[in-house]
Amino acid sequence: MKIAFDKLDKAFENRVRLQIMSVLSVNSRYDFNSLKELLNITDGNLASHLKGLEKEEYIMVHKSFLGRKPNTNYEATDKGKKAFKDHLDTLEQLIKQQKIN
Amino acid sequence: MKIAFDKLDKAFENRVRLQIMSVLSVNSRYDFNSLKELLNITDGNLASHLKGLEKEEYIMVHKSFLGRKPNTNYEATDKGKKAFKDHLDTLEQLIKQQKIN
DNA sequence: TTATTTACTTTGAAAATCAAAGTGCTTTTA
DNA sequence: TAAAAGCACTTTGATTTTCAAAGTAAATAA
Repeated sequence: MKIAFDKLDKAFENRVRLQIMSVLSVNSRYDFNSLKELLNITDGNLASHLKGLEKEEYIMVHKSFLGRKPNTNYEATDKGKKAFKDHLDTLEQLIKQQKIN
Repeated sequence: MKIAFDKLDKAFENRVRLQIMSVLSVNSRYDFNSLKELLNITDGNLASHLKGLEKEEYIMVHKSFLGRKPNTNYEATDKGKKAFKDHLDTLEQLIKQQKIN
């Protein structure tokens, strides 16, 4: 059996983006600062990875106020959830294949 | 439950190196040209990824002759097999975690 | 009014990735 | 026997990716 490596999504190759998608598929929403603390990266770096996922339409942004403070939340889109699932399914096949041998 | 993303091995982040390790954990040995055809990449590109894995001591090289032609074979080391397994185990945990939610 | 917070954008450097060309050696073909 | 081709690279250089740091704007808190 051959594994379709070409089904692996380049957008999820990077560790940070993999983490973001994991968080956003377990939590329906997650805000910028919590994400930044969780991943322990600079805000600029986080912002650019978020932007990358947004460009692919894998996540979307919700801007609101918590009391008087601005609060930006991120949410995985259906497209993003599907793409992430497909990616993990491919990885799962790969893992299974390895276990047989 | 928290997933240890930091256990993901950077050496296996790249698609080509992931494929190489997959092939070398199913096949005890695989030669340069077959690998090149399988992955459908240029020889220079393959060589540099192989070198990267060799530098980590994840694979080793066997040079021999098939008849009169030189033939270079690659084999995963124990260290490489372990590292690859650990990497896949971490990915598996991530996948499981996603399925619960 | 000065400092701080939030959520960025911009900049630039470093690292990663890749194709293409070059290399040295051998073997096959004309 | 000269030329072409195969093998397994190395080198080069361009492009892309990744990241930290600095800059920004708008608002709030001290």
